[in-house]
Amino acid sequence: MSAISLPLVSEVPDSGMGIGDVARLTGLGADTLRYYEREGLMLDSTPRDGAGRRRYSSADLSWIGGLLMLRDTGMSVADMRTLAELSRAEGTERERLVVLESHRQRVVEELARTMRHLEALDTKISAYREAVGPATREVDSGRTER
Amino acid sequence: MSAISLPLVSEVPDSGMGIGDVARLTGLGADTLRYYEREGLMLDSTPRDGAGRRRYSSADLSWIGGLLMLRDTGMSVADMRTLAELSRAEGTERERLVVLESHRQRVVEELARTMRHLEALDTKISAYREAVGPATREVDSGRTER
DNA sequence: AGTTGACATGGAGTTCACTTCAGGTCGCAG
DNA sequence: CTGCGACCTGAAGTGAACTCCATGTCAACT
Repeated sequence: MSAISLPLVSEVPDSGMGIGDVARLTGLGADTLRYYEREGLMLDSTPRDGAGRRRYSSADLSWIGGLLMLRDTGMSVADMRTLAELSRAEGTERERLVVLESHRQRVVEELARTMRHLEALDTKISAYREAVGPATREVDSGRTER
Repeated sequence: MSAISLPLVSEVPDSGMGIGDVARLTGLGADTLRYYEREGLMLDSTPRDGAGRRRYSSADLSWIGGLLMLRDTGMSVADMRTLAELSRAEGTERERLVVLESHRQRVVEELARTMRHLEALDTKISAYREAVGPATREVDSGRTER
């Protein structure tokens, strides 16, 4: 649900943006953003303004974009934390690469499996169409939207 | 994890098979099978032998195969229950078809989204390979501290 | 000055899909 | 007959990832 292409961090003011704006932009919910920070998923504790409120920079935004990409490909919070920890330490590029590559491997496998299952699903659907279709000869655009 | 092609229900004896065997065959765990039954995911309460133990028929096996296909494409237990309920009632073929088709729709979208994210992941990996690769010419034996 | 709305914190609560547990029943090998 | 292992039930527990709540602080309007 929710396509997260992160509209290219359109102009984050130098003062940064508030958590509400980031929530709206990422679709993440302010609670979730705070939760992610608590869980050590951010590169560093988000800087605060005078009143103690978080101010996200465009760098934060693109990091979050990366998190979303990882999450939506099924990476666990624990693994994202690992990656964040590595990214906080210098000279860990190789390790990060290992994490990303093994994640990629899992994603590809998952993708393949889902596609196989989709075929099975299609077969089942065809069977139903066969059984029911004779009267259903109208719907077929692939859009079962309302 | 776990490819579930259900080795074509190879010869289920007329007496049916025990829950342990089904577990081994489906990779599902006896507890999960009982849980699914409790949740109303089976077509009917699995018949029991004299001692009250479940005996799965080959029909049960293939139904379970269907459940696995649905589950692995991300269908919730609640939706699988809905489908089971419909399948228990006669003349609901059209409704079942609707459920399956809208599920298919979601699967296809999810698939597309994951593929987009995979590309982003690949881009990120390439960047890391670029940054790290030049030195990656040999197997990194020791720990790269600092 | 007062009200409003966004944001803060620590902690509790929720949802989902299982998984484990405690205690009991059978069928069969020895 | 005695174990042993497989199975049974109802209920409680688990882990992941949020999500909500009570209470409190500020900044900015009107």
